Formats: sequence, C-alpha cells, structure tokens
Amino acid sequence: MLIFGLAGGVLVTLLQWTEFHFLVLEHSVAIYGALIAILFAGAGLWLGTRLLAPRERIVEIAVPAVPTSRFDADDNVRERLGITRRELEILKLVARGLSNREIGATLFVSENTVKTHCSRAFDKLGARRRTEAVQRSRELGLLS
Amino acid sequence: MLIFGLAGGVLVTLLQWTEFHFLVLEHSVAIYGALIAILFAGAGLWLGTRLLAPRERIVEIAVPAVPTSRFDADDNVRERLGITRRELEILKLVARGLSNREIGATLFVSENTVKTHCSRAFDKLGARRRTEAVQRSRELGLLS
DNA sequence: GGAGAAATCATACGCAAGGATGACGCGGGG
DNA sequence: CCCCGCGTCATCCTTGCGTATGATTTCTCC
Repeated sequence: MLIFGLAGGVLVTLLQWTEFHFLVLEHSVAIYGALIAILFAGAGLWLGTRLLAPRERIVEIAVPAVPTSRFDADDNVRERLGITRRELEILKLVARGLSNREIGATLFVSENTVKTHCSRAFDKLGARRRTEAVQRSRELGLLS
Repeated sequence: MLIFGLAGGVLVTLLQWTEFHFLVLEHSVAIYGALIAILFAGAGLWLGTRLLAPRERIVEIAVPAVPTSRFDADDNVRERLGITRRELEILKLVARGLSNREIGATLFVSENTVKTHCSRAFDKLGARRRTEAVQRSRELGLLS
C-alpha cells in the first residue's frame, strides 16, 4: 500500500513534467495515455502476481495406501458406540441395500426383529434414516 | 481474450472522445492519465489474478480412497446408464443420507421433483430402494 | 418450426420404514 | 437368586418412500 502510494506521488510528478513535453505534439495525449495504460497494466500485473500469487490451493490427493489391516478394527468402533454384534450384522445388510424383510429372511428372524435392531442401531449412530446410518457407518469405519 | 480486445477498442474510442473535452481544462491531462492508470492497473491486477493459475500445493491426505482411479469416469458410467446429470446430482445427496425433503431444500426444488428424479434413477440402476441404489452406484463407480 | 429430451411440479395411492411400547427367554455376573 | 444385557417378537401408529400419471417449460436438434 505504501509503495503504491509513493508510486502515485512519483507518477503525479512525472506527469507534471512530461505533459509539457508532450503537449506540443499532436496526438500526444493518446500516446501519453497509452504509455500510462501500458505502464500501469504492467504494474497491476506485477502486483497481482507478486501480492496475490502466494495463494496456494490445497489439493487433496487420494492415497491408496490405506489397506489398514482392519479385520477387527470395526469391532473397536462397534464397542465404542455400544453397538452389539447383531446390530452391526444387520447394519452391513442394510448397507448392501436389502430391505428389512429380506434381512429377516437372510438371518432367519422376523421383520419386526430387524426393525428393532435397526432402530437401536440408528439411535446409537445418531441417524434417522437407513441411508444416513450407512453413511455414518462408512465414515466411522464400521463397514469394510 | 475477445472481451479484452473489445475493451481495448472501446477504450481507444473513449480516449479520442474524452481528450477533446478534457484538453480545454487545465491539468486535465493529469486527471485523464490518472484515470487511465487506475483503470489499467485494475485490469492488470485482474489479469494477474486470473491468468496466473493459482499455484497448487499438493498435499497427500489419507483418504478412504477407493482404488478406482476414476476422475471423470463416473461421467462415462453415467452416460452409459442413461442417467442425467441432475439425477446423478440427486443420487449423490441420497448417498449422503439426506431425505427427499432435505434434498429438495438443498437444491431448491420441490420434494416431488426429487422423488421423480429418484424414481427414474432407481429404475435405470435396477434398484428398488434408495439404499440399493447407493450400493449399486458405488459398485459402478458413479459416486466418488 | 416441430420433435424430443430434460427438468420441474402436482396429486394420489400403497407399502416400507421408523418410533414407541411391552413382553419373553436366555445367559452371565453381582 | 435376581438383575441386566441381549436377542427375539408383537402391535399400533406416523412418516417417509416409491410409483404412476399428467402437465408445463425450456432447451437442443433436425
């Protein structure tokens, strides 16, 4: 800002000096203006690259390097959330896109039981919909 | 570039016109030059920020990162399945666990519209439930 | 300029899902 | 022994979801 102000002052002085030389020529004002334009366009460009360039954009690169031997890691998460094994079992089937009825048929229990487990699991996950529960489970690493 | 060229032409014309008005005044050249200076300084600054690609700093972040190296591949998959951009947009929100009502509020459309898009998308995916649609989408690489 | 795709919205119906509540049996610790 | 966590099942009720159908608008393409 200070530099810019100083430049302004210098320019005004320069301006006072140069106008006497240029005014005697025809079309001098056009040339004069063009010179000013070029000069300040350059100055602006320079300033733009100098002052605003350090803007860095952080780019996230997906690193495949997360095999993270999670064979029982989800079990820890499960315990921490107070989710029972049965509830997690049902959650996995929910994440597969099965309906409550299909889950019941798969696990040989009634649809009501599935609903009960779902309700409790959703409650512990802070989810109100099964899709939300799936999303939360993924974030928490509950699902492989 | 075209816009910049046009702006240049307009400026030259404006320059020709204004000089006759300003030349009769004392110090008019100074004001004129200052205007040009400010204008082109701004232009240069704008160009500087616009043309110079923001330097990117690559930061490696451990991300669940499905091994699938697809950057725009989902667009190909989308086309292949005949799923429209809007439908995919809604699918992504479905995968986030949002309800139809919330999706509508997010995209500023009615819940009915969301339902329509969902139905068509589910149909194209061969899914009958939203959870199933999410699962299918993940398998097909439709979702990041 | 008309055909068609896409997006938007509405209405209505049926079913799935979710919540609340109660109950029963089983197993393990206090 | 009795309590408690867990899994199981049921009923009632509300809400959300999915489908069908029709309409309008906008855009693109021929």
